[in-house]
Amino acid sequence: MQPTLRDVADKVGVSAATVSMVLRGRADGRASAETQARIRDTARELNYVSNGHAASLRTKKTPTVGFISDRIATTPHAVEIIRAASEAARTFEHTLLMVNTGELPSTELTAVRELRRDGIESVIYASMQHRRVTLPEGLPENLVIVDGFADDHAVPATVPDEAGGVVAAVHHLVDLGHRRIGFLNEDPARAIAAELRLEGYRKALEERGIAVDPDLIEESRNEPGVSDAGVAKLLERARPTAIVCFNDEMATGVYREAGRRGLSIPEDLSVVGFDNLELVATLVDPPLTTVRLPHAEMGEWAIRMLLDERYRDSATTAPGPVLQPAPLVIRSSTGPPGASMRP
Amino acid sequence: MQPTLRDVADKVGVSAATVSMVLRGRADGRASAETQARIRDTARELNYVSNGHAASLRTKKTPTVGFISDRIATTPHAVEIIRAASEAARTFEHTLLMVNTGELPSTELTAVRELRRDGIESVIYASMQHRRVTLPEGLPENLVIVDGFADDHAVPATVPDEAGGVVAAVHHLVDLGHRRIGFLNEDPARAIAAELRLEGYRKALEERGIAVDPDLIEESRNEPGVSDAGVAKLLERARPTAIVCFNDEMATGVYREAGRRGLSIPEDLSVVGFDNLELVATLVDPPLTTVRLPHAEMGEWAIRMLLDERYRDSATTAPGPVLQPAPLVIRSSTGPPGASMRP
DNA sequence: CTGAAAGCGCTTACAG
DNA sequence: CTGAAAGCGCTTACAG
Repeated sequence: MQPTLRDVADKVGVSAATVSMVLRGRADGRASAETQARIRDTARELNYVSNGHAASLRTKKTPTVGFISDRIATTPHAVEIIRAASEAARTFEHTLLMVNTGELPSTELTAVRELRRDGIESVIYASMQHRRVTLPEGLPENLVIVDGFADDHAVPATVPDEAGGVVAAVHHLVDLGHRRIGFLNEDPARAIAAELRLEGYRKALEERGIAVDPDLIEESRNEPGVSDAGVAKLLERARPTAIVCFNDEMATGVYREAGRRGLSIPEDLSVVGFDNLELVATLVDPPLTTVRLPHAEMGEWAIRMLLDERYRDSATTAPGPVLQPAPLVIRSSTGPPGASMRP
Repeated sequence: MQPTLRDVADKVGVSAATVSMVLRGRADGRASAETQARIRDTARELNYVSNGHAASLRTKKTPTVGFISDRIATTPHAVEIIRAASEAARTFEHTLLMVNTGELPSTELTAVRELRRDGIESVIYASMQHRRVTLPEGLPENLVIVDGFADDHAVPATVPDEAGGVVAAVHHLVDLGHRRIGFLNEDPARAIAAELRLEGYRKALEERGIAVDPDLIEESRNEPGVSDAGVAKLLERARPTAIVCFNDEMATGVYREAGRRGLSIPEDLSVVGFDNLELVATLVDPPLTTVRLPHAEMGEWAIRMLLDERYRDSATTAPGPVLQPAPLVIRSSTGPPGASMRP
């Protein structure tokens, strides 16, 4: 049997009230320093742990944050969100209760019921992909969206700065001397990120005074292991010296096509990915320069918004989701253009 | 304010006891079918959800399984364990409380306290890698280890059938006609799996009546993006027609080295990986034949052992961890030997 | 300053 | 068959 507050109180010879206050550090006037020490010692000695259910029942609070995700928790990409969020939660002495919905409305309902059953009042709704999110009914007030945003923008949300990531990539290439920089995109109809990243591409070129050549923008089907018409077209028609890709998988497609044509990377062609999937980016040859998605930053932001009042209050009131910087990770797939032609 | 049992009882005009029994399906003799229906309707109407803390406090049970992991939850490889475990848990109307310890003894202690605080009586201890595990003190009796085993084998545990996976791979290659099959291993001192997989390699060859040639066994440093002496040596000295690798990353190293030497896969060299990292295995060209780690199966096994008494009782009492089959996933990196020499 | 008491919302053994 | 009562282990407002 687990020892209870009473057990500690009896052993020390004080009331349960006193033990409770002392152990929770709210013993303002209560108990001499000496008694306090004895209480703490006895608790340790008996290996006492407060019963969370009793405490929560009484206070109607629970130190846990709900983490609802469509599929995120089961998606390797975004595991960092979880890691960062649970670490941040620990800072506030909170715990993460994870519920996966698999995007099924029925499981969304059970998820909400589970949270209500446990009296959870703070919830992170995490999407596995930057997208417009339709929240299930019945979620608590203290709510935050990660890697997505609500239809009506009524819920605080954070997303990666997709455009900014591409801007960094393009500037990097321009600074290396590139002028003909291709952009290999996902179908913008299929991903909000595609639209935003393309915007970043345009903006970055304009900022550097380079005209946008439509021939340099191509879409890829992004199917692994399959030769890709988009890449071929881009390479043949527009003859870029560098290509920025919508994601790392596409970048491997470019590697493959470059190999077929006898182009070496980065001597004949610089390549930049997006996502920084470690497994892919460090495994390809040469290792891939790519934009890192700020998963950890988003997870930490979410917890602070939920649990740190001062942080929440000081948070920007600008409309729309908070942008988290997506930094460029420079590896070896980018270099000065035409390097192989030099001696 | 959330409605309570009393609210439902008052509205229907019965006692809280009756409502409780009816809602939990334990209304043996209690209440006519009609009253039962009215109770259920009213509960729905009021959007009543039972207070889990009150219930747990009273019954001293909680429908949640603790999931402690050294780092697993934050490791893309093994996310499947979690997905499968939480789905299986849902079947038993249980929820998963995940705690990451980061392998720090101090956080292991807090983890155990958290579980005790919540009155959790069933725990999965998940390792991120097949290994001998030292369990923290104070874990509950109903305990199970995934992808590892206890020092003294006193706790039920499950691990992948590492040897069996390699046996399947080697048999597949022999059946294709290969006789000179190389094995590129991790340092056995660094991973239990390495030892077991090597055993599988030897066993499979013997089963097919092929002598084990020590020249065909090599160790790789397994550093991504780096040319690898082990691979080169294996290729030069032993001239295998096929290579089985300790993992998928190493397989990409073989791809790279093969490319340098002008060997095509699978025509000149068949390659088999291990782990089935989808991202890697489907992205390389040609897509990689590899052995799948039974993460989902292990996660499900864990939950059934913990929550399904009949399953537990019928479980084998053989010593050592339960082996989960690691099936071969055949893609395009394996084929008959010498295919490129044929017309 | 400290203890006794009430009460959070359930479940269950028991009395009627 | 059903309701009233007790009690799970806390926390807190209150009386002394």
